[in-house]
Amino acid sequence: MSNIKSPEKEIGRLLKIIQPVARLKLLLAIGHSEACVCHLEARLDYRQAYISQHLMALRKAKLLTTRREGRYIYYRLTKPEIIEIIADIAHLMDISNEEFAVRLQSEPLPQCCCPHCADHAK
Amino acid sequence: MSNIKSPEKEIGRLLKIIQPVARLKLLLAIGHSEACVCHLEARLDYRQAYISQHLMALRKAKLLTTRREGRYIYYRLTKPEIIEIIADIAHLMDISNEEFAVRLQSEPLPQCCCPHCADHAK
DNA sequence: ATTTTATATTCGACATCTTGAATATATTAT
DNA sequence: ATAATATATTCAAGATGTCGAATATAAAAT
Repeated sequence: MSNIKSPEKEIGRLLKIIQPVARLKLLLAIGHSEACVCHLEARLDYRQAYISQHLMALRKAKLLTTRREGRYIYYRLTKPEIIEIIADIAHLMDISNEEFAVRLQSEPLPQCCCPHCADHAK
Repeated sequence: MSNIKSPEKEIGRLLKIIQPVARLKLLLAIGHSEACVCHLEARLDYRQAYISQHLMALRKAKLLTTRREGRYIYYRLTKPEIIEIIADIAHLMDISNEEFAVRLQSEPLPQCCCPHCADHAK
């Protein structure tokens, strides 16, 4: 019943999926590169299970794709344009570009164990 | 406690406010012009009280402003750029420009009683 | 003054979502 | 095989939000 999906319904679905603060942080932290769970853990200071849950929700909504490399699983945005959209919203809310940019930068983290971060550490 | 509002928190707040289908429809139906409740009622086929409720929520979030003219109250977007952002999201979801544009057009409606619509009726 | 028309508000039920806690799976190293 | 590490899943509690029904307010017309 009512499978007629209106544009508004689709848009609403997306907004609902990305709305929780933790998910916005995850999306921005992944940004235009890729990140493993432990990296996001180090970056955002959330518990691992918590991060995984949200990543799963975003993945189910086709917003994220995964790539396994050994025991690490790297997450990447399916549609990186979403970052620009979130940036536009931030702009609409008078959040400065600088303040927003901080959320995006994806430098290697000493606390993170993944090869990506290890490479840069040496 | 925790009044430190992170960008993500602010963005999340906005997304939550506009996410319900009815609110998205209202925002688009108002679009770049202004509209009274009865106009939105005629346009969207929702009950009056239902529309009012959502308009109040959007207004409380400073997304709408009102102007009274006689017994009619006209609603207008505080930040019209929000339409473009919603359009971008629609685009991201592969909703065609045409399909989206339909939601925006604000022609006078015969079922609507307001002066705006009456003017054009003659 | 009373009625009519346009819009707002209150209240509650129901559904849904987020989050925490505990635990499971899967890959690599020993 | 077993241990260790990285990630995923399940379950439930609590919070929150949407929507319907009924009703209230406010301006204009009579």
